[in-house]
Amino acid sequence: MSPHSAGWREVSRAAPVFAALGDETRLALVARLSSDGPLSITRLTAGSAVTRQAVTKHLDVLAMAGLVSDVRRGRERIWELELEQMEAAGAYLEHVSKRWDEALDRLKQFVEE
Amino acid sequence: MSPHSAGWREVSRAAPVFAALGDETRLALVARLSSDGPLSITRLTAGSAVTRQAVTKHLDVLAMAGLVSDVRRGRERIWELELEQMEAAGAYLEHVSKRWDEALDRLKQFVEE
DNA sequence: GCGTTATGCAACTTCATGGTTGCATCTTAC
DNA sequence: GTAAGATGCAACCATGAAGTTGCATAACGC
Repeated sequence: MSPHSAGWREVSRAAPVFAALGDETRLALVARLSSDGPLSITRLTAGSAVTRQAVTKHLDVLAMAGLVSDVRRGRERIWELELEQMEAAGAYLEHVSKRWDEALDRLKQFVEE
Repeated sequence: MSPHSAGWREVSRAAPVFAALGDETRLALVARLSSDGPLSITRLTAGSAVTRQAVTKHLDVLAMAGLVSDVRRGRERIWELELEQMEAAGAYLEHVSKRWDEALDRLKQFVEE
């Protein structure tokens, strides 16, 4: 696809979301939140293999992609999932799959003619 | 999540797929294939911003993640999408979303009691 | 056979990412 | 008000990923 054709914007929006999910530590954080609900940085760190600082960085990356958001509660910072972007990513995958099927249909049609 | 709790294997399977999709160039290749059908490396390179070698590397990454596969046809190598992994990724996203909703329900229940 | 086209291989550069440690700051609980 | 707990900030290191260039090889077309 050329950088100027239709669909480019979709790609450049979806990529950062997938990139954010494409790290085991981050995906584990997402999994942890999804099963246990909103959690503080310290609680997320306990149960992760890495440092609190590393967890903080990963949460920042997820936040940049719009996958999580945080709320201050006293001295702690509570993180929770933000499903919008995840649903958008899922929709994108479905879209790609559907177009692929159509492309194969066109190809089959072409071969048969 | 601890590295030994349930769900860890899912995470370590899903992460590489998302990682493969988390690059604009690669996602553009996927988009191109999905709209135009199976294509050779040269054809994929025309319409991409980068070198043929770069495209080849990206296709290799996508192949490692099980997202594409190739077939030789004479002197060219034809690449096509492999939807299985993409559908698995979509299913994973749905799973996470569902568990998050349930976690919020439990939380609400807990607060009300 | 020979030029052209399509791809493969390898070395190399650059830069972002994941991770760490050390110290500062801010809340909260007594 | 003071100690302990939760987080913020910054410097630093190591590795891998993305991209390039240059050359080698293999398959067509005529």
